[in-house]
Amino acid sequence: MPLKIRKNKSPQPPEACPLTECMSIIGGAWTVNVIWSLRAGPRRFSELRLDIPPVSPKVLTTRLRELEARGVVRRDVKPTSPPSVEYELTELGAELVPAIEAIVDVGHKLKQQA
Amino acid sequence: MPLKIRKNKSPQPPEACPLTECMSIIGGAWTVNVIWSLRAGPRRFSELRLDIPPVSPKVLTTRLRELEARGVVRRDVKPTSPPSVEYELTELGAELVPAIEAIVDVGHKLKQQA
DNA sequence: CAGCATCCATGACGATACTG
DNA sequence: CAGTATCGTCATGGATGCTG
Repeated sequence: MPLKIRKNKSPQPPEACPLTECMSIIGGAWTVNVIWSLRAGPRRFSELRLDIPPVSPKVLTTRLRELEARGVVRRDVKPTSPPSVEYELTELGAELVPAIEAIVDVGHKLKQQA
Repeated sequence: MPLKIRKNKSPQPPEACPLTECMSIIGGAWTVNVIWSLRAGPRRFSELRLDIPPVSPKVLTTRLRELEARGVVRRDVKPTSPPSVEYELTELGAELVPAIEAIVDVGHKLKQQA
């Protein structure tokens, strides 16, 4: 099951809510899974698919494009045949990893005491 | 505009994906905004509505109930008239704040260099 | 004040098939 | 291999109105 942060469609302009806007970085389905898979180093498109079996190529592409546009991941096309594309976290993207880890950590604690 | 982490509706059982499951703590629309509003101390239902104008009472209730069930927030009913209910972060819930801050921080940096 | 009950609309996601 | 193209669906949230 994917995990996505849905954007609030309030009548107010989005700029009015920097918190929401920043959090939307990780808001797409499978986004955190992608970041998670990339935390140990570069991965290719098909490797990511293996890491996250339920994600469809369409959605994976969408997420990768978003993250690339945001500056979270870097896309590296090797001009080989067959084509090969590597994705890796940027420096800033890597900073998201500990934050996600922290949330997951709290999640585990919550489960244990629940 | 709300911000929600959408659950992956994969065919696999959710337990198969602890990452996704943990992240879903902050997955509801306006969830992070609620945690954010509570970070400085207890707030009442109507105060939260003022902090997050676009949220409807229905959704706010839903989020608070979820967070309460998860152990992230504590609900405190004062037996007064008119009724008054305070919400506050639990100790574990408070641990989410720095993690969210970290993500927001990265978000800002990404915007600046973009 | 602090909710709950309804109804409805939206759009993100899932599945499938095809291509340079 | 690494995507793109289509299409359908359903979960999730918005709006409104009512109540203890």
